[in-house]
Amino acid sequence: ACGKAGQCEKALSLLRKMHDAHSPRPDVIIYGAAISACEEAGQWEEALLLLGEMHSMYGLHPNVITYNSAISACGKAGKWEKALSLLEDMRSVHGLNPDVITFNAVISAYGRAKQWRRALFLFRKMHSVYGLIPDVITYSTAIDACGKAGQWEKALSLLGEMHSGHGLSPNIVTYNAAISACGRAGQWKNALLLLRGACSIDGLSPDEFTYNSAIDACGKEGRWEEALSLIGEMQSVYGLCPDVVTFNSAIDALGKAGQWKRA
RNA sequence: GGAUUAUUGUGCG
Repeated sequence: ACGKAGQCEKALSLLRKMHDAHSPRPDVIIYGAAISACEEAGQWEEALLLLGEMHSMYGLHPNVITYNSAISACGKAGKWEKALSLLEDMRSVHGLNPDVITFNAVISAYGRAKQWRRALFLFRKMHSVYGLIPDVITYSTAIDACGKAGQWEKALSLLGEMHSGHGLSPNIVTYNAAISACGRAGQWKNALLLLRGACSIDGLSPDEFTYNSAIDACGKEGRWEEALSLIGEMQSVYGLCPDVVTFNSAIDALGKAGQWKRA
């Protein structure tokens, strides 16, 4: 609870109180929760300390979930090398089998660090070497990793792969990542095609992220008329509320087009 | 029964 509320310090001080002799002994789940709390606060070093401490102080063995949390903590802090070495440790040191969530977390770590080649390599390897089937989160994460690195064509081909595969359909987050990938690369027309495709091909309802990403895609290219029209549409067709992000992108569009009065 | 993974803007750090 402390972690989700951004109160990493409170979580850690509760854990320290459990070191008292008359307190109940912390278990593997308590440590998992504490490591997650570090993750939200960017405290990857603390997360790694806890991973060691649970064994040295209490003889607790980290499990796959504990490792996944620690990997995610490192990934969110931009430490992809640490994330990768945890993936190796969990196998070689603890004999644990990484699961789909483990790989998703490492791919996400690569994405944040703009390591798209590594992200795609691991994406393939999790299937070919570990026999794990990528899920919709794996695809969304990999698409986002490509998008963050400017690789919009790679992102779109992953989305296409989902459609040609079997039993795995993109959800709105997958599309949002793809739209954002196009937007970052100046591909505003493709971003709009994806927005339409999400509805017409996959029957998905766009959310605020979808529209904000599409509006920003237009904004980056100065397409202010399209941007303003999308703001109207998100309200009238889907009942979505433009927020501060929406307006920032629209103002950006107007500014780039020299429309300072409208801005 | 309780802990883990994905998506949007600007600026600053």
